[in-house]
Amino acid sequence: MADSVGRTHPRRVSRKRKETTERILEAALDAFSRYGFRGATLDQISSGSGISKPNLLYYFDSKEAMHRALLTRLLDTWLDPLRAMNPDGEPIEEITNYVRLKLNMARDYPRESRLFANEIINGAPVIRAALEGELRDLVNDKAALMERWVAEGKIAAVNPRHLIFSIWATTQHYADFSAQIRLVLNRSDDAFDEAAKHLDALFRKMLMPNRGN
Amino acid sequence: MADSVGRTHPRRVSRKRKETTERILEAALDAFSRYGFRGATLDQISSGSGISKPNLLYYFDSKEAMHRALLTRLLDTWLDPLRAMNPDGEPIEEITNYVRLKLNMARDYPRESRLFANEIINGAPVIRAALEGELRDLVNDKAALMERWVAEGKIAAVNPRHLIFSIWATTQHYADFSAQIRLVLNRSDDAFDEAAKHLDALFRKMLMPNRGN
DNA sequence: TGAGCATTTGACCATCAGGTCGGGAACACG
DNA sequence: CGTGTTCCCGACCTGATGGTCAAATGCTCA
Repeated sequence: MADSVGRTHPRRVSRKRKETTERILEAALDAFSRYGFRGATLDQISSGSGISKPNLLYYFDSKEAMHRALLTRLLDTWLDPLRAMNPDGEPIEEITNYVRLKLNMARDYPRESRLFANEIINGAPVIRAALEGELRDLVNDKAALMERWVAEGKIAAVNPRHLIFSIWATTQHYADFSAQIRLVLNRSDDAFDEAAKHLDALFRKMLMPNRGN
Repeated sequence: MADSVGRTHPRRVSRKRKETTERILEAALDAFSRYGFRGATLDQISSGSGISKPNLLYYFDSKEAMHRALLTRLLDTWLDPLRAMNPDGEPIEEITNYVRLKLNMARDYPRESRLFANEIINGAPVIRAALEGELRDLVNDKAALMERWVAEGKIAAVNPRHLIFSIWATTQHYADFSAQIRLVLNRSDDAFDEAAKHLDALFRKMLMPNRGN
């Protein structure tokens, strides 16, 4: 608001401040994704980041503020792969490519995935508005695109929204339910490679226009 | 342990005791599935069940004991649909039928689904042993069955374990992420009907043996 | 250098929440 | 009835936890 006088310092947020903020969010992500919002404690975040508890509250107004910061920042990058679906690309490749990107995110950012899952399971109290706005608009947009592809006979008749749900579900499952997957497979190594092959086949078959007729 | 003297009362667990226990577990399920283990409080469960807090602890040794009771009881019914997959049935129908049953469970028992999801996301601290035992055995059994079906040319070549993961993921998604789904679809009504159609097609196509060649 | 702002923390505080206690009501059963 | 057992609860205890505060320690820049 009143950063009108901005002479030398409000310009840049002092590299140090930024670094400390990141350190805090990193530890907070660790805690929240492991134990949920309520289960995580400031003490965990404090010792996880090496920053004293009062100092945590110097950078963020409250535990909730940290949580909110993480979630709002996350949603954006979370939707990037879907945004990247290209209307002018080859339909089946665009969609299976999206599956691959989402699976990679589950592999590379499991904590983020779990943070998100926790939020949704609990009814999305924090990011509800963003879901109703950004997310819905994006999904509507891509659903319309897929409907066009269906009409043009480029892909088989599918319900685009439920197809998107299925893609979210199957890919995020490998992050959110990794504990179960590890226990069932009795190893953690090549699960993602196998998953990639499996999911590619699953959605490719779904989309293949039925030649005969 | 020392119920050796069992003359008249330890025989049956006094209907009333059973009823009260159920009332408690019902309220506990509500609380745990909504807020997670840590997020739920005994006071919530108390007011939700109309049973005073000390009385709760008369029936269960601790909050954790309630949670454990819910989860262990749940796992069993949770696996029933998979157990019901019939080795002598028509393969594709058996599998798509399993999908349908799982989706129905997500629709009819969303709280249970979320309770389970919470447990797994948090690393399955309570039911880890059961997952390594019962669950793994059952999955191995059904995976072997599907491999047979593949070898016999009854279904297309699939990775059975990942197929099962996909079925779990897609069906439970409708319970665990219902908040998101409602927000995206902007209605809650016929989501399950559409989902049923969509998932039936998805897995049916995946399983259809490729005729040509 | 030193005035003034940013950063950091030890010591506290208040509330929440799981769990205990001791006694009383309800009920079985002779 | 009377007595023992089961059931129920108000009051209380205690540790955990989110958050405050005042005072110290840097840092920047004229």
